[in-house]
Amino acid sequence: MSVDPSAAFHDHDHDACAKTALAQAEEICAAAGARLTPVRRRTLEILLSEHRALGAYDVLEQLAEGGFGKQPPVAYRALDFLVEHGLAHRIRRLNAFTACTQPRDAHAPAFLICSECDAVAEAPGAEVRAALDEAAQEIGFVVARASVEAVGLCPACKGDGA
Amino acid sequence: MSVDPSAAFHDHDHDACAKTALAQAEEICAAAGARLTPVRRRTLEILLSEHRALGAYDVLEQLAEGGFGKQPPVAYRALDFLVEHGLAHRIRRLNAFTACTQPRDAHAPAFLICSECDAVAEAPGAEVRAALDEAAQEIGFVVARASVEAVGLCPACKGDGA
DNA sequence: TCACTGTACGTAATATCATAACATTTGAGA
DNA sequence: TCTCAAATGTTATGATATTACGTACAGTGA
Repeated sequence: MSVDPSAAFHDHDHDACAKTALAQAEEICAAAGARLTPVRRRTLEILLSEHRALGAYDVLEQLAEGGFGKQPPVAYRALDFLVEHGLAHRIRRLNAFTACTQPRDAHAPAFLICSECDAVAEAPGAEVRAALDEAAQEIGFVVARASVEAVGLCPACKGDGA
Repeated sequence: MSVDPSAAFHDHDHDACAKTALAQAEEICAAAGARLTPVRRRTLEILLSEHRALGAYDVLEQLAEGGFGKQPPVAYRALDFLVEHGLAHRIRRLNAFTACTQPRDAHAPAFLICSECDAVAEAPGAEVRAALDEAAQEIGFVVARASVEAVGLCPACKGDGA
């Protein structure tokens, strides 16, 4: 299951894209013996509804509209669960979260954040990670987890992606 | 002027290391027509006093001890100034700031954060950045600014750096 | 010298993001 | 059914960051 990493930046059948991701999430949770409960599922749906990063409080608000709890921990717990299971990512630069567009692929994503339209895409980051590992190794540092986040212009916003 | 990027992770003449950085900062500001005022200078000294990232409120506290203002904007403004002029970096993963160990070199630093001792080193990130640019280019994204941050173990903490 | 101007600094108030602690509910298995 | 652990909910608070506004001060030109 390989997804076009630039989907976030151009028109696509987003309903299908979200539906696929949800179905994958079900499978992944089942395989891991984890429970994709209603709040968690709904949280993922909310994230999937846009290729943007949403703040925890944005998510919370939408959860509350759906009858779930109104307090921050409700959102943070669900988001933490999703991140833990690789179904979402935390974008530190934005203090926000985004659905993972290629769950199950063990991946080292590099996030590309468009400063114009706020879209966030997950680029394949294997090469980046390899370069990072090498740079670290040269000074004897062992990388456990890395976050690579770039701000710039997406194809559409820089004008040649239409 | 090339500095051992792993200095953060082992013993070195830290006084000299900080003094050099301050002297460079003076020059850089002079060249840019920017004013390294007392608060800004003191803020840089505070950051330079350790190879760790300090939170804005930590910095603020130390500034206040030195007779400067006690309100958050005092620290944030000075820190923003330093970041803008390449004299410090913001570590998003830690919501914190660290002095730049190689100002003036136009560099694309990759930050290595030791999860044991909290030291932060700036590894040369040119290769990493190149890999990122390439990955981005493949989907038509143009990177303006990137942050590469890794958490892991420094040589000393993983046991072979003593 | 003096008014003007822009930058920097100080403070109050508030917005935004995140977690600790504890009570209650739910669901799977003994 | 009973029990335990996981999940959910709430209150309260902590940590990080910004807006808005007033004051001081250095440099410039009349």
